[in-house]
Amino acid sequence: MKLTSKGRYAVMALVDLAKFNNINPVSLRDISLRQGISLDYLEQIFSKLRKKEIVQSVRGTQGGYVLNKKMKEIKLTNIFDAVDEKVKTVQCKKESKKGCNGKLTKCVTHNLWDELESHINDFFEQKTLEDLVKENNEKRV
Amino acid sequence: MKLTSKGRYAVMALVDLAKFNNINPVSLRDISLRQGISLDYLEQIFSKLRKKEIVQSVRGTQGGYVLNKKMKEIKLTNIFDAVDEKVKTVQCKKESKKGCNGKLTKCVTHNLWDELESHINDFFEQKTLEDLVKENNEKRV
DNA sequence: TAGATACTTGACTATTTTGGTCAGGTTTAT
DNA sequence: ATAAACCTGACCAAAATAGTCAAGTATCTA
Repeated sequence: MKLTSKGRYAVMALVDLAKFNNINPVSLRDISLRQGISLDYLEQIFSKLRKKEIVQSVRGTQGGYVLNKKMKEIKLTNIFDAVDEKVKTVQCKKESKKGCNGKLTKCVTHNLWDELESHINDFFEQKTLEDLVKENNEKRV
Repeated sequence: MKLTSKGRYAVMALVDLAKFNNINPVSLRDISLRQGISLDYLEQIFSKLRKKEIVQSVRGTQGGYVLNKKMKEIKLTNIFDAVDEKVKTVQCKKESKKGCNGKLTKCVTHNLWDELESHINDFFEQKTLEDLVKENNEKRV
């Protein structure tokens, strides 16, 4: 099981955006420089975040991105969901021929993964962008 | 983030083994047939389980594998650990040049992944093979 | 209105991981 | 002896990941 860096980048970028989200939109270029994430990759990520209405784009000079919701309302669930960072538990569907449709140990693991998935999702559901920004500020002050 | 099927296979195989672990060792061939997992792959998995002393092997005709501990003492943590199913949170070490060693948003995500990791590990730490076998029996009776 | 800035989109690709297979052993009960 | 079963390591195809590259479009400012 692993967490991909796309999810991490999305979180990093949004925390960065949240911190500089005062008056002007924040350009991806700035985020790219501050966070050391390639501009092209950021564009991909923000395109997805925009589609899920987590951020809003402002075009033109002095343009950039703005948060589209209150920090408190942006859950990690939303972020990960937006960038396709899913909690994929391996399913047994494909191999329905064997091992998982009536044999002795049918679906031993189904319950298990389901439980785990809820467990993880609970965590993501409870953390918001605000929490992260706060934690980050505390660390710095 | 995803859970690989190697971990799932390991769990399936061990539950199977636990259920048939009465008098004789259980051969991988039987497990393979019952669970629909390739014999070759099972051998790889059991080799690892043996190294971590979760199972014991019995060579020769009528040989096979036996649990090396009580079901109650085999935690999911142990199983996943044995087959290299790790909770890998993406680290920032490689890119220490940028984004993660003194800049403004340094390590925003470190705490986050650490927390998540503990959260998941708690879950794995609490589930034992006994729990799974019980659940499985209840379902069947 | 020119031109720079910054968003937008989609195709492409190298690397790594996964989920195995294959071949050739060694050990031991019968 | 011989067959069952463990044991080991090399190998490989497909998928996912982590990006890059190229060619736009929109809009602000001078």
